[in-house]
Amino acid sequence: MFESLPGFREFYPSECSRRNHLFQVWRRTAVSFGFQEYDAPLLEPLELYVEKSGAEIVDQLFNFRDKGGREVAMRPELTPSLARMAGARANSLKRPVKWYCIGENFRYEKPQKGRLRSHYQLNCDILGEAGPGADAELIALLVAVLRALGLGADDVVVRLSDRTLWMHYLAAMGLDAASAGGVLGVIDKMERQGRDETIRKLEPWLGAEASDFLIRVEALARIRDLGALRSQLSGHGGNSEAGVLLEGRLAEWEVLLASLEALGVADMVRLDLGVVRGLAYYTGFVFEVFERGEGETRGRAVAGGGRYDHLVEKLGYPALPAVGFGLGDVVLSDLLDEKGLLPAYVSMPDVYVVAGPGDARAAALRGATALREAGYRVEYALRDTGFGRQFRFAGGSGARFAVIFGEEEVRLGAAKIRDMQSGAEEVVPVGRMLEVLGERLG
RNA sequence: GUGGUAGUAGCUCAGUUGGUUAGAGCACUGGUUUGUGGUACCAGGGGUCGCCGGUUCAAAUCCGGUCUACCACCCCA
Repeated sequence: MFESLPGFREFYPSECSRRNHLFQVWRRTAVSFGFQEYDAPLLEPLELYVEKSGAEIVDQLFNFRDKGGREVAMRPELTPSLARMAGARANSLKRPVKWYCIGENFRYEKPQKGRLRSHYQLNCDILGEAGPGADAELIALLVAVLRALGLGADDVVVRLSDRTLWMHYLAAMGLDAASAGGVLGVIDKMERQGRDETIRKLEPWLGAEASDFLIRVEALARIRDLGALRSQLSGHGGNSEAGVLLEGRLAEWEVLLASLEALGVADMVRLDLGVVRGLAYYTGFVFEVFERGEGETRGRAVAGGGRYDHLVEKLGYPALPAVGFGLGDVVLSDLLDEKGLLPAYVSMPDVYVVAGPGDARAAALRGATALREAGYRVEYALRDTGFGRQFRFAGGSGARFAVIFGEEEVRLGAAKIRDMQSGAEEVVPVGRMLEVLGERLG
């Protein structure tokens, strides 16, 4: 006996149909925003991830050495591949580049709820536009996807933060860029660990001021509107360079929030500087989608994304500003399932063909073929068997109509169409079969 | 990676203080006179009781290990 590998899923038809439901909604929504589909390799050089994605991800790579001695990794995320692809043609792509991909990603970590070794992600990215209009468009798309799946403002929230603002703020407090990066890493984990622990981790950069600093950070993380943020920050920096930068950044926020409002997604988005995101390549606005529970967020992030304006350049290509998000199927499916939003799709035929014996069966198969060529989903019993049985199959198949080619009908050059719901039957010449079915189904 | 709980048919589970060929419901297959289904009735297939080892005359049952799943940490999209 064999089992599938830990953390890898098998998709029987019922699960596959649920997965495809997600994919269909993802694809349809992305296309409605004018995004174009692309795809990238599942296996990449290990190098692509080692230095570019941040050390965090590397420990959990599904990697090995191939037969040619190359160090390779199953892709843990799509962004580095995308950055390479877009970078390679950076000078010839019409901007903005709006691309999406639905693909499988892998990580080697202990499987648990919401976190498997293989999962599917919708990745959407806008490249070549540095202004907040791109961020707004991308967040609007993310919200549209969530809404299309039935999730509303009561169910989930997009927590919107800003690494640039944080960096300016930390600079205004006198931290250099390297220290600020380290401090951001601590802030990112602030929610998931105790205050004492957080203070201890801040001490290497802030020493005795760590505790006071944390109080200020916590105050910032609680802010939910731009006005409050502005007044909170106004005391910092003054006319210093950092203060001016902070002011400029707040202007960007104004544009972004106004755009989100006009795009009709503001009710799903909230300002929340408690989000920082772990990956090292993020630069500006960042966001994560969380399930809403009793006023607060809970569980694992459903989706996340943000700006990565320097990644393409770091990979050795022309500079190309970019913003993107990833939405995984595992946490999302769990959430939809909990809320009863996963339709139990079962693929049903439109027509079940019932065949009489002998010549009638041949006529029935010809009929089935004609129906299929007309675009109907058609099934019939694969072996010659009694009518009672065939009707049982027809009923079990969920078909809307049975089309009967019995000896009597075939002798008349006809077929009998039975509405499986009402039981109404009608004998029609074979030549009119498609026409009549079209009327009944239309 | 660390700890806790669990593992009997495709699914949900029974299985008496260890005692013959391990059960039920659902699902599946076939049938209830070969021209009418979704209900009903009858029958059937399917399990080396997660795996390996130990204790015992005897293990689904007790013990150890291992694998897997779930939960909590660690870590993190």
